[in-house]
Amino acid sequence: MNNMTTRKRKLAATANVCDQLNGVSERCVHRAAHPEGGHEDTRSQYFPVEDVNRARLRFDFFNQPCVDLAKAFLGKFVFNLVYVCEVLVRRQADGSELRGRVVETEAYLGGEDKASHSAGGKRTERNTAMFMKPGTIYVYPIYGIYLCMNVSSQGEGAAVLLRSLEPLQGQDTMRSLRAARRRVGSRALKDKDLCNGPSKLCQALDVQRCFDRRDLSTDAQVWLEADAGAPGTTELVAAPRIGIESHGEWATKPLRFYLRGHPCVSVLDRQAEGKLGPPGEMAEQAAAVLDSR
DNA sequence: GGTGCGATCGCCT
DNA sequence: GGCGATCGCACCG
Repeated sequence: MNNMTTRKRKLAATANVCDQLNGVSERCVHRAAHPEGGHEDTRSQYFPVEDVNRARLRFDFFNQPCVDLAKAFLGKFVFNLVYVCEVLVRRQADGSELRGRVVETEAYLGGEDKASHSAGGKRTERNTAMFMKPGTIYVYPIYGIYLCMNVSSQGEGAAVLLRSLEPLQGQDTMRSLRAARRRVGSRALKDKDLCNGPSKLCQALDVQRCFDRRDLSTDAQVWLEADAGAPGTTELVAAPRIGIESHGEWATKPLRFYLRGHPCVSVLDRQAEGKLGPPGEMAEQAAAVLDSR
């Protein structure tokens, strides 16, 4: 009886959460149905998600300082009751949608941040999107063959790199998209390996170079949603960013953030996690699921 | 599981 | 002309 009461309270609160985040939006109720009209529920196996409300995130969400936005992408509790995570959505030409929950980000502060493409306030044709309004997508090619996706934040030239997602919907399509670059006959990727890296997530969600400078808060093909009601963890690990070793003191600043214990994080930092003390219940549950696979 | 290496090309100096 | 906010694979233990 007490459980029912708690559940009802949670659902009631959920109905208001998305509006709270956006100041009202196109909230909608949905079923956790298979995107291709199929048969199985492909929602997360790590943090099972029940039917909840979703809302597209608008300018007000993106319009916050870079580090705050990098953390906000990883979700939070609202009213100390309902956990809200952020989900990247990609609508394909056939109308089907791919979804992945953000589990790892990096903050690139611009200006003083020597590891940022916009270090020193340097503005070029490539990095123009970093200087555009918060919520603007910055897609750039790296190593000649890959792409990375960022989202501009508050602050001159500041942006957040999306590093890893937990696949929630359209995993089979993601596998196909990822297979294009892999050797024929190689083993199928596990779900947790579909989006565990900045260029992997671009491949898996078919994020293209032409998405550069688009507005996440209005674009028809790619957007961000708040997904309210998902069980989650607030244990964030803050660690040095990846792949910027040559940038002196900025290489060591803890500007990478990820959900502790989440199996889809690209690179674990045991040292940073050690400083947090023993993991909490949610982080341990996730780690246990991973170990069992 | 961890490590080392080659691929490959746009961007900036 | 040099380098990079990466990835996949071979190899080793």
